[in-house]
Amino acid sequence: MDPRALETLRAVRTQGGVTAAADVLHLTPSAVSQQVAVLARDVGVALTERVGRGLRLTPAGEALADAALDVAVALERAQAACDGFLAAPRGTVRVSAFASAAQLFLPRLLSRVPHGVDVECADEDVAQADFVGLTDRIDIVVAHRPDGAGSWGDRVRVVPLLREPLDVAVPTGHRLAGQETVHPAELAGEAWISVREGFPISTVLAAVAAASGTEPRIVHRINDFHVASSLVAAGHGVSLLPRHSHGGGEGVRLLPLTGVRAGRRIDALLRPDRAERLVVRSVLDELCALAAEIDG
Amino acid sequence: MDPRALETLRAVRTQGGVTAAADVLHLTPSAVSQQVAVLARDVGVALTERVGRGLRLTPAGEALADAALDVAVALERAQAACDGFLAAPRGTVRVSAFASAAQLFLPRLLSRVPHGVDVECADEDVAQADFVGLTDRIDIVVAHRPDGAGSWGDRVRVVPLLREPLDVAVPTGHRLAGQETVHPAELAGEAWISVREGFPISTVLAAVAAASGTEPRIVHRINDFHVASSLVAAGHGVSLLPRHSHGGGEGVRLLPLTGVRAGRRIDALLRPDRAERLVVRSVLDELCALAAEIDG
DNA sequence: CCGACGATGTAGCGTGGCTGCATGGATCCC
DNA sequence: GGGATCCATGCAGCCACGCTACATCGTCGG
Repeated sequence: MDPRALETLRAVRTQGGVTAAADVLHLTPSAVSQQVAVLARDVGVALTERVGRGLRLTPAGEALADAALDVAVALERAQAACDGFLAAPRGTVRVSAFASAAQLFLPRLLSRVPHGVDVECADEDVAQADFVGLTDRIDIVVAHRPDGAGSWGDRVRVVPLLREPLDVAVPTGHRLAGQETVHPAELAGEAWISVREGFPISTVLAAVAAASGTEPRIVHRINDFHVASSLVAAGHGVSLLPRHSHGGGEGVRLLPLTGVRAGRRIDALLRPDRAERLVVRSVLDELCALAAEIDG
Repeated sequence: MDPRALETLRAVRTQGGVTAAADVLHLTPSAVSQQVAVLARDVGVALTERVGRGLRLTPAGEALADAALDVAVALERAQAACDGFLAAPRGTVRVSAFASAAQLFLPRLLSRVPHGVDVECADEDVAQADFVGLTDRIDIVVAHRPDGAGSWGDRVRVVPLLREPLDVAVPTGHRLAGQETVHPAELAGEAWISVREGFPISTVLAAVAAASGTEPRIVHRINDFHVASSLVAAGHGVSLLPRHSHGGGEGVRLLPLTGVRAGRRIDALLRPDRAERLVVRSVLDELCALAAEIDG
């Protein structure tokens, strides 16, 4: 019952395959396959079953993968118990954030981390369903989800950072630009600039449009808010942009929505075992404090 | 952070030394020493310190050993999670009991265990302080302690099996043999047959004697209740014997004590990680049921 | 002061796990 | 429908890690 093999099994589950698991574990697919084979032989139950050209975990495999998480947590706790006797937390922490949050958080986070702690940043913008998978490669994943969307599941630790309202961005010359707020009904017929399918904000737009009673007319799908903002400024449509992290832009006016609650939640996602590491905790604490500052 | 090394560290603590730990782990002292050395190098803190010609754990070592227990528990839970998908629990369980409990429990326990489960019995009669250490070698340790004695510590799981009154054993020709019960005051001046220093019942005798107001006159120290019973029968003294497991004897009469609560508790001691094993649980359940039968 | 005990280094061997490559299915797409 | 592709899995070979055996050093008892 090798913890490394258990970790490998978990990776196979979360990454959805041997090859993908091998990727995050920095191993060859062969090694991964052998590890789960040995594991299955040890416990005497099949842990995986072929499905198509891939595989999935059997119920026993699922149960073992769940238990593997507790093993990993216990091991990290053991490590932390010793690190507590050292002077200060040291080590490197990998942090990722989707583009706009990266701009909002990462520069200020980097200037806050104490000496001896290395923070490796990355901007990872993935579809909603893929944020959790990132936690295998990255210690702290800053992710976002629309208000009221389902949670991230019970296999990751979720630390809420911020709730950010989504405003309607219109060009300064727009017929609505003079208003202080805007109601969904006033937006019927507008040309919308949304994000790619599956990305967090797209469902919010659908909800806003539903409140206006009409199907939204989406003319562009742009993930980068800077680009979207520029397109809005140039009069190519209106868009939903986050109030704090829209990336700023000339020629654009943000109008808070009334009559409908539109916003996104920004959460930090961590694997429970990684969350036990003292270095990770220290960086996470800074991130939370930073979020509190921004919110306040 | 190898779980095997963590287990080794725990063994060094409970067994009180490298050599003793190597013994229960079936390793050479050199291997044990190397494992803790590597572990200490990994975490960057000294885990042990020399004291005399032996060693003891540093505070960090203690903390890590505590955490190691949780790791072991998590690993066994993982194993159990898979075993739950197998038909029935299989494997071998080592059970030990002190002599009189061995006679009381083991024969009936062996005839109760389900097929596929091997129970390896041993009669281990050790001093009170050494019962806990046995759990490193043996899955279920049946131990006893006097009423009101301190607990076994928080590093072992304790399952109470039975409370057994201790009666005064007198020869059938004794002046008190005709009575139904006996009071401590009536026992002043008697010659006592006790057990070796440090063994569970000796403190109870001290308590009984204290109730009679006199120092007990101990003329023999016999651990085996059969031998003690024979000596009583032959008129060489009186003794405190457990009501159910005294081993039977001709020419001896057991008188319940009044005015003082004299008894011993019989507990099953398990390492928390071993307690997670399904086979162990099944045997333990049988043992509890057996104890309930005897008690009732 | 010598003998015994207990922990710790060192050399050498064996085993276990990983890489690289080849194989066997299953799916996609033209 | 058939070739190309992707994915998991066997197999040989190599490397490294951990154990044993033996030697050494320090400490306690007689």
